[in-house]
Amino acid sequence: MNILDIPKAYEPQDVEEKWYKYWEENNCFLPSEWDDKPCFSMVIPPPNITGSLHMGHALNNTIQDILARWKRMQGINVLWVPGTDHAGIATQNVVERELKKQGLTRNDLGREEFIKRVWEWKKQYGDIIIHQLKRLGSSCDWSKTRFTMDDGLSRAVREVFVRLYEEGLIYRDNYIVNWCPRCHTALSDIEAEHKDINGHLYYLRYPVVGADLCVCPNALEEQEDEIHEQVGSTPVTLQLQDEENITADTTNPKSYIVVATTRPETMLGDTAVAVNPEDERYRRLIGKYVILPVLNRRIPIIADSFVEPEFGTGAVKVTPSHDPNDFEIGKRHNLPQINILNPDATMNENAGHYQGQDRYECRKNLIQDLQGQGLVEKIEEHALSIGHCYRCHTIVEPYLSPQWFVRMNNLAEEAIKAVEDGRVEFIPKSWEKTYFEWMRNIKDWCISRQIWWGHRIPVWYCQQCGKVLVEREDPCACTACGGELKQDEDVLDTWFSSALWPFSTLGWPDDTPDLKQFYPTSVLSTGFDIIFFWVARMIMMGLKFQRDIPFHKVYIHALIRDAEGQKMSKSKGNVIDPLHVIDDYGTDALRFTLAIMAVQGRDILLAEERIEGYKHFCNKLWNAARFILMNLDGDEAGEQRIQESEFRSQNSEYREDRRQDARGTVGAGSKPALVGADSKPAPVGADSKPAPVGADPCVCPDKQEPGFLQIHDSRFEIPDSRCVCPDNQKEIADKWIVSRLNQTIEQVTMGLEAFNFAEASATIYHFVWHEYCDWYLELVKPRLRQDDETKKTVQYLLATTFESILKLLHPFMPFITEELWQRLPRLPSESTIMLSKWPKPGLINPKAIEDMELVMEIISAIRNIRSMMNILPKMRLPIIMVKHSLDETADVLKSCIEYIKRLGNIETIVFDPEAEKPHASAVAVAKDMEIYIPLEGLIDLEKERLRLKKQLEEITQALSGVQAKLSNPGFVDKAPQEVVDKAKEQGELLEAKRKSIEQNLRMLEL
RNA sequence: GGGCGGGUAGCUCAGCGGUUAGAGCACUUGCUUUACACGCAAGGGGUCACAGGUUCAAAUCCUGUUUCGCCCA
Repeated sequence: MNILDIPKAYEPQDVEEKWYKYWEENNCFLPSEWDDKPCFSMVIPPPNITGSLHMGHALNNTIQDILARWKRMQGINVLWVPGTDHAGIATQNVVERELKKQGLTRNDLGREEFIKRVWEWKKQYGDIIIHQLKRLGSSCDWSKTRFTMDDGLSRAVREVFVRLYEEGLIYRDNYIVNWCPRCHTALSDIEAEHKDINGHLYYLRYPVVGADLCVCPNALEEQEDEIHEQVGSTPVTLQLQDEENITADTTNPKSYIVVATTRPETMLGDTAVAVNPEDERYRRLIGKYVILPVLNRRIPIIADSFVEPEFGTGAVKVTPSHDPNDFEIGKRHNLPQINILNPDATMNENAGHYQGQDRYECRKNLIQDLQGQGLVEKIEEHALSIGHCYRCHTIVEPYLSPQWFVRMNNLAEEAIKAVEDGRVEFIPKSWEKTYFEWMRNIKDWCISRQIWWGHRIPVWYCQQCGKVLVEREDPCACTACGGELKQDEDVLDTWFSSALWPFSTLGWPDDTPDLKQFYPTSVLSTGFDIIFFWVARMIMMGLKFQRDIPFHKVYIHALIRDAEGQKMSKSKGNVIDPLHVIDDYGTDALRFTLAIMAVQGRDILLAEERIEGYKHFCNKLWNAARFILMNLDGDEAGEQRIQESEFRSQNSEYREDRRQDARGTVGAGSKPALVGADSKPAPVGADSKPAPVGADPCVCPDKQEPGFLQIHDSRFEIPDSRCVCPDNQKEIADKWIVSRLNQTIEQVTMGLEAFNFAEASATIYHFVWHEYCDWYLELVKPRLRQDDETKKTVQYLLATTFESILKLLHPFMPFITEELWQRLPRLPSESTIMLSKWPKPGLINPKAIEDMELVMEIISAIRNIRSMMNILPKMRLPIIMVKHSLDETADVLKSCIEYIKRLGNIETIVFDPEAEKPHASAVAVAKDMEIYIPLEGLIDLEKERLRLKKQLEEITQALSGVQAKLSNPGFVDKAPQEVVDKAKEQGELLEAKRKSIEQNLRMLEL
């Protein structure tokens, strides 16, 4: 392929599809079958089959893919298991909605037919999100894709249920649960999201039987006054209507007791009124009765220390069937439980003449009726927090019903220990607090759901003898009497199966090789919002059934919000669709944006401009590659730097073998191909002609030879492998860029190890753009037009350094890096960058870095002067003069004279320790040097004066800071020696600079 | 009510004891420089929320205030 065919700008579309297909077809995502290799495994947080890819998925899967690709390149055996979650309530809702369009309900179809329809829906739409993950570049082992309702996982669920039941950890009980009247099912405590709403506090009067016994002490009256005062001028006290139906003597406060409630309609289910036993105001009423208005039921006044005397009136109505606290009080006092609601939250037959009314309609009517009877003392505005269904946002109703529960105490205890002793580590660590907080206050987990889509509870009831069977295999008849069986109608909470995900996906309950090799998994990456729902439960279940933690590390990623900090939601219309972003900017730009913004413990505010910015970065990289390829003279450079027979590192052997594992095709002794500068996918490990040998510009005869390898990149460490450039062929810029590359390799690797994706990506970004492109590529240009030897050294350095850059970027930007890497001349034993070797940092030459920094400082200073004096870039300055006091620094400059000439656009540079500043010249000061730039006819003296003044100001300010430090005896005595030395050195440097600028400034003012 | 996290450039964020506090975007000026205008060069812009304290040294640690957000009750 001709280099000139490379488009001028990066066009992601074709590239992405091509390489993803290539990776998949060549089984690059599969782990090796070996079990003695170090392993790295992850299970994907299974997305809902109802969902489509949103930014949260994009972030989380980018993070996981970065880890997977990086580890794979380190030669580690990586397994990333994908899959989906059946999402019981959500999926059932979706299918029911579909049915509704046809005028049908699930009851019209019947359970069996309805489930069939859900499976059909799943077949059609359930894998959409999986395909979307592929566009993101996710390198999951798709051959292991699982679904929480597939046979294997269903078997795991059944096994777990039966075992827990047999151990007495699962039980069935009548209990107050959060009931969603729209989804018609119970929800666990955490599925009820509490939201603040503005409600009312209703003060109701319950007439006391035998009013003469009623005492309403002053304390209560005083408190009432307080309430009125607090409410101020806006008490919402409704007017009494007619007084005909009043059954209590409203003129006599002693004839009734006032209870406060936020849900007045529940009074229809009241079976007591409770007061605190210590409450003097009510002490004499305990044991008496009140008449429940409307229903005229006689109910007792009881004492229970749960009642807070300070809340409301200090007397509360007790509705054991419709409030969790009242339920407990009811149990303590043996109160009857009266259910007043139907499952759809309409009033049932126990609600008297309100039967059939919706709960809120009933509330309205009831209050009106009570007001009619003078039984409403007052109504206050009251902010309260109410549970809403996390799926449909309907207000949930506490509802008494028979449900299945998992006993949590012991399971939680073990799971707490696992985090306490560090077997499971949260990153960032602060989330462990959240985890502990919940786990230490955990309540039993309600696992039954009154829906049809899900794992049906494996419990059968004998219709004849009433025996309860809990079975792994569906039974046909009662084991005791042979009677007919009926299976429990309920299904399990979806999270019940998700809790088993890390081991059920690996084949549990069978003892599979996968389980042996990959459990516990290495990392779980997820959002903080499901620490309770999922993470905690996985830890409990893993410890219980695998007797080991499910993962070593939990990486909690940030939540993505829009640029204004709002949570993205369809209803707000502020959603940024990752697929649109991919269409507009490319996958790599999106991934890089997410990675660089993925700072720990912070929300990510995503604005589209950011993504655009990183698309520009892709383009920068693309053009750097174009430049390099244009200057490599086609295939030649690649061929010359590769000697196939010598390049068989351990790593590449491993690659060979893993491919054989995966496909069993590559024959022993087949020679890997040398692939030239063409980006057409070649089959992995395919045969082709061996690489030509020789024509190496810098063949290393003996890697031990002194003078070699003083600076080198990671590739040269591979035994017997590489040609290297002898140091005498390298310039300072070469040594500098290789050193900086090595530092970058180190930092990126360390960043990834610490899950610091932002730092890792920012480091490589800065290196590529602002060092490699801005400086190195510019500095190298003249040498590419010189003699063959020089040119080949540069070509070699360009090719090797750029390859390392591509590798460092690959986990973040898989597509563009593969495309460019394939175009570069490369190692024949590596046929995809995905499976190439992650760079290792080589030696770093601090002197080269220091020298280059001085050179860059001087070039910048010259450019600054040029710019200030409005000297056009294309205008070449005839001469500059360098006055120096140290030979050392002058030597550095002399060796870099071409750099300064080129990037400063200067004809001649003269070194002279005795130089005198020419008339009408500008000056730059660096280290011990003054650099004079004669600008006869060009200089604006006023501008030069201002320029120097500003510099002087900056330096003086810095200097005074340093001097203050040094003149502080405390600092000199107590600070570490190196800090003091550094300050001294800096002080001297600044002082010299100040003097020299001052002097030049004086000359200008003369 | 309890807990957690945040307030650093116009915006979004790094930095979390030791150079003159950084980046991206935005802004200003100049530039068709044979990789790139999705670019190059130069530049402007900050009492690091506030008040105390610890320290030789605080954006960074501690205390308090204020303010924003989240979680739990």
